[in-house]
Amino acid sequence: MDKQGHLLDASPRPLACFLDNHSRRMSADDPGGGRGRRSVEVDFFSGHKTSSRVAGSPEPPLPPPIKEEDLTINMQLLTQKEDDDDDRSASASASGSQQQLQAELGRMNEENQRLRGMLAQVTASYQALQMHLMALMQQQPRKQEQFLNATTIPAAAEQPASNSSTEVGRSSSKEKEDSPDAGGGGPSSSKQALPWAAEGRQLGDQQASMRKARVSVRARSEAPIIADGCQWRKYGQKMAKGNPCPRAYYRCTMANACPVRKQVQRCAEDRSILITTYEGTHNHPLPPAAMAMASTTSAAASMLLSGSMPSADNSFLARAVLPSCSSSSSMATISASAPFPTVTLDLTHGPPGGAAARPHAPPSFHMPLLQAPPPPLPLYNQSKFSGLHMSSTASSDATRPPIGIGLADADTVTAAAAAITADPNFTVALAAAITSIIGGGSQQQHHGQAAAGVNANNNNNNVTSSSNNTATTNSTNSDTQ
DNA sequence: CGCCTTTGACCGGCGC
DNA sequence: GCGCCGGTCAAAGGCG
Repeated sequence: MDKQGHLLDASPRPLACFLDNHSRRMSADDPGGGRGRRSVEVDFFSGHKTSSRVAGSPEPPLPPPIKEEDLTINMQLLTQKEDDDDDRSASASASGSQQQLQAELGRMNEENQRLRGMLAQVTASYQALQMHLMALMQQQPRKQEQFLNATTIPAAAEQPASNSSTEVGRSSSKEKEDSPDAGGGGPSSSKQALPWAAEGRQLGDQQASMRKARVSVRARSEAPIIADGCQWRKYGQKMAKGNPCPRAYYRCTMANACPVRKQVQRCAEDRSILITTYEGTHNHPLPPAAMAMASTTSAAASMLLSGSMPSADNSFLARAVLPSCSSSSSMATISASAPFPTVTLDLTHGPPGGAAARPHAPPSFHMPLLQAPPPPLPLYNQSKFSGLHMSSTASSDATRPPIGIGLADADTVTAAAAAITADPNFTVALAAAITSIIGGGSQQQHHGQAAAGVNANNNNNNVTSSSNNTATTNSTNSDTQ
């Protein structure tokens, strides 16, 4: 509840919040640290420096935050430019041109005010629509929940966070399936904590398939791993059939019995694409940096399994992420042929060029979300804000006046929007926010709890990975990386 | 010393 | 029953 409120609260002023947060966090360059080796990884969310920065590749210069004054100045400059043209034609009458200038200025100011009003109206309409959407989306999971409650024993739906490990299996009917959560973990119990591998196929019913729901994130990245804010420990690596790249297995180590696993593998067709598959839900509070991905995965899986994602339109989630990309290829797809129901969030439809276009840039995602021209501002790789900060700092920025984007000319707005949406933190966090709203499932209980319990000072929750990444460590695999 | 990755072995499911 | 395959375990070694 709080989370939805957070997200909605933050939504009407995304530009203001992100620009503000970004400009703030770009200066807060946490040396990071913690023990462990330096790794090359994609920093998906964190507002802190990770070890992903390649040595010798300095951080791009920080773009100045866009301020309302700047935008206003641009308008005034434009006005003056137009007035210059008028001056040439009106050079005969100096006093008349002065009056004409002032009249023009007044007219532009009026238009300014009118645009402000339009912006306010659009914002209000946006809020109303979002509220309406949320209300509609909340009704559907409720119906689904009623159905599940009628057919199964409600297990984890109303339980505290420590028991909410089943990603979308809150309707789990078998108590033994909760053993991964309630169990003490460790090697002796690890065999029981394999809900997707060992037990799943035996169940054979719908709950089993729900339990095994996966969320796969495809992202274009040269980095070997996604820094999604959680701590992961690699426990295995296998050569998967049909893919020369090895598949690495990670488990969450932020809590003893956290059942969350993830698999990381490079795409066989395009090795610049990193495929990260998440399974399970964290049974512990998450740092803000981890909440975005956790919300994304759990909400996407919830959406998939609750049937709220229209089967006829697999790009629904993509449209939910950003309406501006509704015309692009689908970014959220459902894999029906997979052994487990899988939601794939495809973040690889980036602008042409990708990493090759910016060889100086550190490893980064290339987000496809905004089909906009390349931002004139430096790309915010390793940016210092994350979408989680959006939710965590939105309340503190609630009193800030919205930035005057309505005052800016179209190019300025486009540039600012492109620069913002070029940041993977923003886009993925936005996806998380929207999918959380739409999914609305039980996960929000402990996600929200994490949001309430942890603020933005997350400094040590990166993925820790060896510099020998999953692709290079396998001696049998010589053609990765 | 503790935590991590590596990597071969092991286990269970599935298809033939 | 056998082999394949995906997933996991756990011993060994590395690193700070």
